[in-house]
Amino acid sequence: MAGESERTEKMITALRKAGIRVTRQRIALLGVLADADDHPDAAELHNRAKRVEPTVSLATVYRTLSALEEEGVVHRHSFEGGGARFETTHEEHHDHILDVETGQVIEFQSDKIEQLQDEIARELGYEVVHHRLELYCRKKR
Amino acid sequence: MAGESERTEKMITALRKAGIRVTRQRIALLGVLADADDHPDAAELHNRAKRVEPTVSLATVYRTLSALEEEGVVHRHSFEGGGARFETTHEEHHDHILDVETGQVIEFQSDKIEQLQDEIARELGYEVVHHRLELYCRKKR
DNA sequence: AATGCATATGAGAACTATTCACAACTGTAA
DNA sequence: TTACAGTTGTGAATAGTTCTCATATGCATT
Repeated sequence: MAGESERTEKMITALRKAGIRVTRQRIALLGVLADADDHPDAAELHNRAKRVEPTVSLATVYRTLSALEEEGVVHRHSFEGGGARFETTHEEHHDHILDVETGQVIEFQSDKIEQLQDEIARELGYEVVHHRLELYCRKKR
Repeated sequence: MAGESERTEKMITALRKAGIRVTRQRIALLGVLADADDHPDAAELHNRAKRVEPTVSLATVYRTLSALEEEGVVHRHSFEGGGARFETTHEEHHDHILDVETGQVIEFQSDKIEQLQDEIARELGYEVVHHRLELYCRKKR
């Protein structure tokens, strides 16, 4: 229990509260997740975690990510092309712009769009459980 | 060349113009696509097409769908859970509501949301190439 | 510190959706 | 009718993810 970041501590607490055991492998993955400010996929998280704790297997990465997702600590995104990518849940909800040339991911947030979505659903007799909004973009020159 | 629907004829013309051969298997698939008003996946399209032309293979279904997609005749969607689902391109662009309980797909269209998307992208120095907007909803009671 | 046991682990098999390779077949233009 | 490039079905290959199972380990209880 040495120098875990505050963010990591928070995740550990979340796990313990959910009755999920805090193992070496999970601590490694949590640290890596807390440090990531991109949106890495499972293989990339596995690589990063192995540097901290060489015994983590890819299966454990997937298992832990699924558990964290269920606890609401992590979000899973399935952007076009390639596999799922992950990010730690942070305060405000947001959607994503994907640079189709570089693959870069940019976050944005629009209350107006969210409102319009709710309105549209309501008019059709539905309520929005969750949504997915991705803008595949090219840099303007 | 007997009773193909108008819609199917249109697709056949599109194929011929693109130099893509019009085979028995493709005619079967085109007919099935023209008739579908749901959003079937490749396996389902394969099943339906086999009733018309038993020799169609799943590989040909995928190959033809990709060709049609390239010609802009068909759209491919990757909704949450399960594989890609397809629909024939019709006049106006639209997005989708997915009933999380029944799996039903409902189409909707909002100029306002489209506009806001463009605005957001523009402010960040991007232009939208294409987007994906899906509302996962539950029926209100 | 030692114990007990439910949970987690790594390795590799299994699964799902999709694409590929290849030899045989077939539209289509001449 | 011919000729050949495009298309076919089959089965193997791929990619991403989940599962199985025997072993290992966190942690609540002593």
